[in-house]
Amino acid sequence: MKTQIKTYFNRYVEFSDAEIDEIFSKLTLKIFQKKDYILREGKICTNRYFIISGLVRSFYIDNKGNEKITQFAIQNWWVTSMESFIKKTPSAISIQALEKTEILIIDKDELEKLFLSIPKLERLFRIITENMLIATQRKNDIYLQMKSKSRYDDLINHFPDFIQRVPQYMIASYLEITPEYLSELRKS
Amino acid sequence: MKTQIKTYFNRYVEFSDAEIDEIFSKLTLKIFQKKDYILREGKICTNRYFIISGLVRSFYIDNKGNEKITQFAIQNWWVTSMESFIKKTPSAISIQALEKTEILIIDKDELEKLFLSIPKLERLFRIITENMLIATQRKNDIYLQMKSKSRYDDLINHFPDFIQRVPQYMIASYLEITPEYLSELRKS
DNA sequence: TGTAATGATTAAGGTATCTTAAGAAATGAA
DNA sequence: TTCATTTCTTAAGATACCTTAATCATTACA
Repeated sequence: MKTQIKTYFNRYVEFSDAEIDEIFSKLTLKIFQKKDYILREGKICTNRYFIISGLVRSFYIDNKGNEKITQFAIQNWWVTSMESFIKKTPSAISIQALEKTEILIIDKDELEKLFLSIPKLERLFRIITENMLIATQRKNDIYLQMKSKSRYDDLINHFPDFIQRVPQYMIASYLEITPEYLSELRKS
Repeated sequence: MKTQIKTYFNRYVEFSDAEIDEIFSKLTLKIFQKKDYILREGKICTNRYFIISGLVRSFYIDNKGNEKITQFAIQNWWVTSMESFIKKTPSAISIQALEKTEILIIDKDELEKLFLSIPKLERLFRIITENMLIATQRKNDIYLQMKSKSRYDDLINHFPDFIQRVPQYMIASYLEITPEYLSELRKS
């Protein structure tokens, strides 16, 4: 698991073993079972979560009471409620495990201390955030541009295993369509 | 103008005058007239642009040949083609001045050198990127959740002056609807 | 000042997607 | 294995938004 972190970190910035050790000592491993909540709406999110294995979703409840999934995340992805984490406001989203999921947790204060002692870590997080921004922008563009059918095709091309691991109605929620309509689309 | 930069930078991280001077010496001021392109689609974007005054838009051409506006930006906002800047790939978007616009330009290589000599600057950019991510996520959520009418109302509440400074059809493009339909909405 | 170019509105008909409701299929618990 | 719960499908009617095309209003420029 330390290897997994190290490999992942060194993909972007080179860290020494000592630095990895220091960072690793601040991380807490926690195992969530299927349906467990990693973060609940309304709570202030003071952590970043790094997924070692498993699958989680982020979602919020819209004004009609429907769950809207904004993100799925698997191994080697970071999740958090960014707005809550940065602004210390109650989170609009919940994060929930869809399978048994191993997660490394880093606390905001610890992270900021580490940024001061290991500036390269701040660089890593700058880069990670840039990549998240690019991904978010791309999702935006794709979703605004494409019709639902193309979005679905796009999803099964890029993440074929999601279709296996996630119920249809969650896929529909992520694609921003109703399960009924997705069912319709799948026929054609 | 240096004051403007300093005030803006110090909003997030405290810099000494000497640091501001060093950063400022790497910035290039350029004035763009209305309709001038700051960045053209297809070019690799090697800069970040900080708007001192004026108004710009980012947009791309969709597969039907229509311009899709992804962002408006005014004073104290950063713009770039993030994907192109990070990955050194041809930019999918163009950036164009909608009014006479003063812009401070920073080159990618210079910026990375500055990150090494002034780690606090890297912190500033981490924070800026986090804020951009939050804004982008919020735009996503709002746009996926709200009907067009609410999006329009939301826009005129948050940025009433845009309506004055930007033609209707660009507002429509930003809201992801046709100008005809926006016209319809405005009646009610 | 007049004319061309640009931007905004209106209206008719079409399509994508939603809502509701019911039934079918799959999954999980006892 | 059976029953209850969860998930998926089908279909009819409703609505948001688009397309096209014509007209009207405004701005820019010769």
